[in-house]
Amino acid sequence: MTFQWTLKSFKNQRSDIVKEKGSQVVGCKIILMTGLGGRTQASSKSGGMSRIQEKNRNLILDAALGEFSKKGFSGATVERIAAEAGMSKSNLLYYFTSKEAIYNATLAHILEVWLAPLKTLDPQGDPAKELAGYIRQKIEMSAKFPEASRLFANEVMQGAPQILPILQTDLKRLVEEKAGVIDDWINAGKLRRIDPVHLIFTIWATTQHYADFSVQIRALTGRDLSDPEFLKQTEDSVTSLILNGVGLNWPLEDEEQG
Amino acid sequence: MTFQWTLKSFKNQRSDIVKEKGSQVVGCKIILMTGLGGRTQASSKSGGMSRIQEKNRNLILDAALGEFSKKGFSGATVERIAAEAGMSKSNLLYYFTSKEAIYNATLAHILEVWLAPLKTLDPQGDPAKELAGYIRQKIEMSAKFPEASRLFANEVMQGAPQILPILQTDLKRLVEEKAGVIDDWINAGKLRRIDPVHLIFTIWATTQHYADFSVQIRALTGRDLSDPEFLKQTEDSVTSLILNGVGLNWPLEDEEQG
DNA sequence: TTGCATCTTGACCATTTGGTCAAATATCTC
DNA sequence: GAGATATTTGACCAAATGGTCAAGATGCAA
Repeated sequence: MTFQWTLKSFKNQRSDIVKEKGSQVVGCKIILMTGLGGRTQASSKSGGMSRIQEKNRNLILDAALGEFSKKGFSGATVERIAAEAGMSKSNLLYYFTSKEAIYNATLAHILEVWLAPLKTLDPQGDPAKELAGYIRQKIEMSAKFPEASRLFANEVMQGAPQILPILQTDLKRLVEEKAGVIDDWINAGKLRRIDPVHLIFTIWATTQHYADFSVQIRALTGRDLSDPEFLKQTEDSVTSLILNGVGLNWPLEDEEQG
Repeated sequence: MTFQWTLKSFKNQRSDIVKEKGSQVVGCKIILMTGLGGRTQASSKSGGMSRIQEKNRNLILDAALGEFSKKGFSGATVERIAAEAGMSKSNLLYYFTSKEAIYNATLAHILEVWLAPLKTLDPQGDPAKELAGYIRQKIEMSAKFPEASRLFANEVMQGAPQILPILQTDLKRLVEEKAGVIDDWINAGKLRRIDPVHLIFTIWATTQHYADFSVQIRALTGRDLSDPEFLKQTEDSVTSLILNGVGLNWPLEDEEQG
């Protein structure tokens, strides 16, 4: 249940991540296939890619994530990405046909992992535990992958030029499904009546805020999620606020149910 | 208590806005003066500016807000801003010495209004009413000035290159002051013990989310804050979630206290 | 109307930057 | 090790873009 992936090992690990609690794997795969053109074949297993190709593509994607998340699409330059990846611009363009192609590949690279936590929300589970777990996962994501969060935020704020179709289809389906789960909990009297979609938005907003606005948070508090203590504090505050907000007790009284 | 300003009349009205509940006017002015270079003299009253200068500067600032919020600083072009403002690029550069100068002026133009709501949080008031009012104001802002929200978000996400000093000084002071107010409420037993700074962050995050991610929200729900019904729904959901989250009753039982 | 200051613009420039290409250079296969 | 294939790079190009400038147009005060 701990998050140990590093960005370097993103690619190798993410299939495992998705398989955990294997329920929505299909939807997840679909997401990757839809729209974004990068890595037509050999999308997950690096099959058909030479050792050197595999290595360089990963170097590029890592560098690109840093650059795009820091500067946005327009502000990023392929030259800098190439430098960061330790190769010439020409060479980078040997692996990706254009700046936009790098960008799309980077987005695709992330999207899957980024949306994974919501999929783990279990209709059978205890609402308080499930929601608390989801919130914790999302904050953990913001802590470990703030660049991914900012890249995603940037893309959406610019009007989601690349991923709009995915939002409208796959993500929409997923949100509707999980909103249904929450609604069932509500109808079962397990939590206060509240619009589940807004609840999901609130969880997204609060958790991602700490990554996207980390500079502001550091300016105001002197700390950010990279500080373990601040991370815990944030987890507690957000979780207690939201759980109490939906009428659930928090912290959980330790497992007293027989 | 309703928000009727349009962007066109931004400049003329904001002094009034700030004066309402006049407590923090000084801090507010300071904010404008700090750092951002735009409009050295004649900052509020358009004194010393010709009729034509006043008109054109406003045209430019309006156009710039649209362009910068849509494309980010790097993605924006002075040519497009000029076109949108109905003048030639050369002419625009007669009014602002550089792209960066336009950007800073636009930020300054907004910042004051953007931070105003927090200043109205009244230590003497009823906590539930005060917090609900603050949340409502923030959502209203997101509804009326989504571009301003996105501009601000963009700036902060890029590392706040222009406004970092302001965040570290003026905004920090303001947040500390208002966190103190909330803490007093907590110590008076009026609301559940929770970190007030995280509470403020949560309110910012949730309310601004609806502006910054409006494309995603439209993709998922088919609506956004420009729809009055959705606006009301959002206000209710967010307010009830947060107020219940801090242990306050919502909706307010109508004024039963003697 | 005249003369001055303000305003406006097109032509122009320098830089940045995404992308191409042909010529090396390394790697792999036999 | 020869030859084919894959990788790497510097030189180069065209377009986009921020900014300058001199000259012309407009507004305004007397």
